[in-house]
Amino acid sequence: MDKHLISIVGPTGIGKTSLSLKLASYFDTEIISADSRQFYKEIPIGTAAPTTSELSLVKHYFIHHKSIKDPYNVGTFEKEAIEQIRQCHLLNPMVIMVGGSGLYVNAILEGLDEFPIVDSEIRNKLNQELITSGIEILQKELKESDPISYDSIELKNPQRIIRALEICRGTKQPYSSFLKNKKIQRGFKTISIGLKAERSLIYERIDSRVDNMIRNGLLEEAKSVFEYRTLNALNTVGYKELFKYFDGTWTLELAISEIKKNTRRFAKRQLTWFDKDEKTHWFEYNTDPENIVNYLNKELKKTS
RNA sequence: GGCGUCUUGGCCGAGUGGCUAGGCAGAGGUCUGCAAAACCUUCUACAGCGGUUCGAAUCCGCUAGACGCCU
Repeated sequence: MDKHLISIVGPTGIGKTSLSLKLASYFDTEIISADSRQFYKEIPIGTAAPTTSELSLVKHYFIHHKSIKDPYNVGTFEKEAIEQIRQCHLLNPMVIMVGGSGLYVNAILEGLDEFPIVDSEIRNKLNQELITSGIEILQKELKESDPISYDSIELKNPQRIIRALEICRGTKQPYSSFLKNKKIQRGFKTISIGLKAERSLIYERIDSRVDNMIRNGLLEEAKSVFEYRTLNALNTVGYKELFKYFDGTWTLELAISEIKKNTRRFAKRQLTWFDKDEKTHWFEYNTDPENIVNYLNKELKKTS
């Protein structure tokens, strides 16, 4: 049997975790997580990571394997996850990936081009320059050092410009010269399934899940990492809002309603990402897992 | 009952005769190492009716509603 990766996507709160556990147990396999916030062990509640008991049912990778203090990014994730999938495939022809982060899922399914690692000081310096000199200076530099990127990148988006420039400065070559746009070959086939629901229902589920998080100790969790609030890993829905409550700028009530709002917006952004992939087969969120298993078995036969 | 003030898009809010304020919310979207991030696009409203004027959210009148004061 060929090696397969089953990718499960869908907006936050729709039930990806629960489905993945059922599928993993049915196929007697393991789960690769592609969620850019569930990596961090200090913040399990606000990121809706699988619970301890869920984690004990099925072996998970890339859940709580990092500290918020560790620098981490898609590039490293791609390498580690591909290697992990390879390892898992030695034991089982089928592996499950659950992903909430479009870029991270994409990195596994489509692959990223190879970029040299550049000194992180370059980015620090660029961020500093953004503050002191303004984005126009950076745009101008990009126009000179990489006209191709200048034409394709969103010029008002500082993160994009800075990423391109850090490569330009660090390698003395244009960022765009590293983009091969070649479809990469993985050693496995992918079957993508998505969970969907009506928007109003997704929003309802988000609201009640946030209330549950608060009940389950999100405040304490956020308080415990408050001192690290400037870390990128904590630029995260559920934490950044509570930090504003802790430092007195917001009431708790406002912070909670902002968490709900930002989670809804996050879910929307997930949808625009996942909707793009026309290979994804969509199921209603409450579909009987048995139907999904049937679908998968049928697809497996087709592709084997 | 009398007098006065007010009435701008889902919300806040500027605008006193001609030039689509703006913000928030909502909606849509982008995405190759910060991605639960960052960024982009989008909603043309002036309480109603009538009048003045080449032209009214803006001036005048009436009507309705809100608030305040007086009897």
